[in-house]
Amino acid sequence: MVTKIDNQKSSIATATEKSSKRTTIRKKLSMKDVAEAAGVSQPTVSFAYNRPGRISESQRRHVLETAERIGYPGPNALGKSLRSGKVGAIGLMMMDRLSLAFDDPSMIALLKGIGHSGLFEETALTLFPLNHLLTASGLPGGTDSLAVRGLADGLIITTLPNGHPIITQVQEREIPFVIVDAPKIPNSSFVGIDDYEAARTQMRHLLDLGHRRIGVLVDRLNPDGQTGPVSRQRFEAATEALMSERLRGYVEAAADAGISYNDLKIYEAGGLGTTAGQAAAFSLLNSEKITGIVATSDVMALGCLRVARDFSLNIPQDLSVVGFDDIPEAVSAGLTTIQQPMVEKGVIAAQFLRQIMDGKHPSGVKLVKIFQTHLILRSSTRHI
Amino acid sequence: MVTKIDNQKSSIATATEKSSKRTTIRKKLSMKDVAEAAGVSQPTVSFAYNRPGRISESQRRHVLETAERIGYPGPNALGKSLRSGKVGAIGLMMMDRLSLAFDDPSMIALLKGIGHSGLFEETALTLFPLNHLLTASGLPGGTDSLAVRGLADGLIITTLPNGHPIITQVQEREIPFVIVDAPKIPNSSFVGIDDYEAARTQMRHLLDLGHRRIGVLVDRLNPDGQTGPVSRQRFEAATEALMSERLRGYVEAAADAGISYNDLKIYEAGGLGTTAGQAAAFSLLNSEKITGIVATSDVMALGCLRVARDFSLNIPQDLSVVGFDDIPEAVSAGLTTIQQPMVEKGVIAAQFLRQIMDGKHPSGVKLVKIFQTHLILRSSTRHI
DNA sequence: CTGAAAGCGCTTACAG
DNA sequence: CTGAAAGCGCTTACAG
Repeated sequence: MVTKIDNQKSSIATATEKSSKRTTIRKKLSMKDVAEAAGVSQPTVSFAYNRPGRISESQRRHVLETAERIGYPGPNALGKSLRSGKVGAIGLMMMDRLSLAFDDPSMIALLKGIGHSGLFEETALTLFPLNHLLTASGLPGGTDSLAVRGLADGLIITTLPNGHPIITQVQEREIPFVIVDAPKIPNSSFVGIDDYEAARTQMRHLLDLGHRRIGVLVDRLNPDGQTGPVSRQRFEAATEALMSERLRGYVEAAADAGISYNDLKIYEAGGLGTTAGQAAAFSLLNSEKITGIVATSDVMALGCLRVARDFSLNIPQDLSVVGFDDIPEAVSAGLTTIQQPMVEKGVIAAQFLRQIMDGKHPSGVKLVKIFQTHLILRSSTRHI
Repeated sequence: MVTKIDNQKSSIATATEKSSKRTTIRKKLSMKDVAEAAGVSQPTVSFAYNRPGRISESQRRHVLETAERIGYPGPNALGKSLRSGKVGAIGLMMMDRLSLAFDDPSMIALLKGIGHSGLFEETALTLFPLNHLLTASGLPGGTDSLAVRGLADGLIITTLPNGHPIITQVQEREIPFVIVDAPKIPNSSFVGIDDYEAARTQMRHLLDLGHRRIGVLVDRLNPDGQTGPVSRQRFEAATEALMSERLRGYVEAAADAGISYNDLKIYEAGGLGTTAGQAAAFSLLNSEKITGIVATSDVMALGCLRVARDFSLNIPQDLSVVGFDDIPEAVSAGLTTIQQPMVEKGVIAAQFLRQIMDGKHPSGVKLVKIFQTHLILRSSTRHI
């Protein structure tokens, strides 16, 4: 039987009778089966795998050969974990759905860093996306995560909103963890930057260039999907620590230059993607007369450059734009931006986690690393 | 106590006495503890979570409230899995170490696709890197993977070398799986392209433009780390199915034009990274008089463009280069290349896996999707 | 060095 | 609708 399932070269084919029969009969092998086949006790099989010194070398070889012969793939990780408390996997916990995680250059860079650390080469890495539904209490939900249910020996947690209940659960479970960027929790190991200061620098750059009518593009202040102009109330109630810190930097730097909150035109994109960024940039440019824009991410800033072209605005003659992150695309786009070491954050987070998991520090000691950031001048900003 | 751990703003700080004491005393909570606190049996607690209809609504609420009150985070995934056989996670199994996976644009695109499918939003996604050590038998090792030990309910397997023993183990364990790109295994669900035909097209393009002295840059034919010119013997013994298929396409297309194997200058980079690619391009350009290069990936091709600049070669006047993949950077680099739908591969792989895991197909039925590829003409190739 | 028992935290039959 | 028992596959004490 061959059934077309679409109009390209695609088909459903039936396997041979033989192979499907074979798989139906076989049962899942356990240490008990190996023990039986080798004529030893089940714990002896366990020792053959995990305690080479505990049994004689000949016995050990006999057991392992028997295991190979009958097709036993080695100790089941679940049984092992349940008893020993260790899984052999670490987790990365993030707010967004899986579908967005890999569109976010920061997330990719973080993953790269964890990989480059070389500390978890033998370890599986599990991605735990949290849903961002709001609970009745107004706080984000998503407490129902496998991450706190024994599926990871340690966690790297990144950009969760303030007050997310999962953090408490992780702490209660005593799962070793390191937070990257947000939220900032007292007495937790943490890797990040000074978002407030970096944002001040970003805003000050435009102010120093003489800009006074400035727009602000912010990714997201709260995972409720809201978009549009940001009221002072919404700003103050923001749960996304990272973005709210940056926004605070903009607002205070502007205030120092005599520009009030309402004079800043602050627009929230409601998401991290290019699409959301472009929509917000469109609203901003469409409704406000501005000469400069600061964005809380390069993705937003690059979306803004694209929209500016649609408005026939020349960059930087008609509009100056400053980004945040310095992702690879920022270079070719000539974007002036704040550089932060995203890959290195991953490396250090992995190192911290490794140290904590290895019990190198008393439980009360927390590791903290704050990276420096730099303003990178390119061609998207100029004197007004 | 505050100890500097480096010369930036980094420190180790001690948590409050109170919090460290609290955590030392508390024990890990299980259903037994909830049952005790709620005055019900342990299975009743289980039913409260998993079988809402099995107990009365008031009982259920009482149990869940008690659980929340004492800080129980919900059923432990390990105990649950051990009994039920389901984990709640799918796995992505790949050959390379974690450190390389996120440097590979194809891998990122595949992950994006899995995410974009929207089918595993509630599921954890575990990355299982396999080590690429060779065993005594000359076959790649890395059989000691958690992937076959119960840590994933289903697997997406990508670009493993032919004959990798883990595939047999996955089949023996009857873990649902879909293979992306390689290896091609009889009767397995598969998502890929026709690598042989795509490579023929790539080579034919240079031939049609009049090139006769052609170099070939191949990522890796065998995970043994070897680099340099590729003998016919090594070509024929290649275990990396993807690359060997492409190479076969080059060799046969060249033969059709009267160019022998030895007239082609074939260089193996030994890895997937930019560094390996640049080194191979350097050797190739340094030792051979050629007018055109085909590469088995855009990463190789882009590395080649960079090296060509160091040799003061103008592209395409002095050298034509054709890539493979059409990664985002290929666009800005003006690279002529073979386009393949990498994100879509991930989407379809996820769909296939979901269907297989849901038992929508009898076990003998395999799903297959072969995507079409296209030659994209840009500015890196021209008539000789 | 080896074996038999206990138990990790659950769910699934099996009785009531 | 509810409870008590069995067992998923292991490792870790505890005896010999």
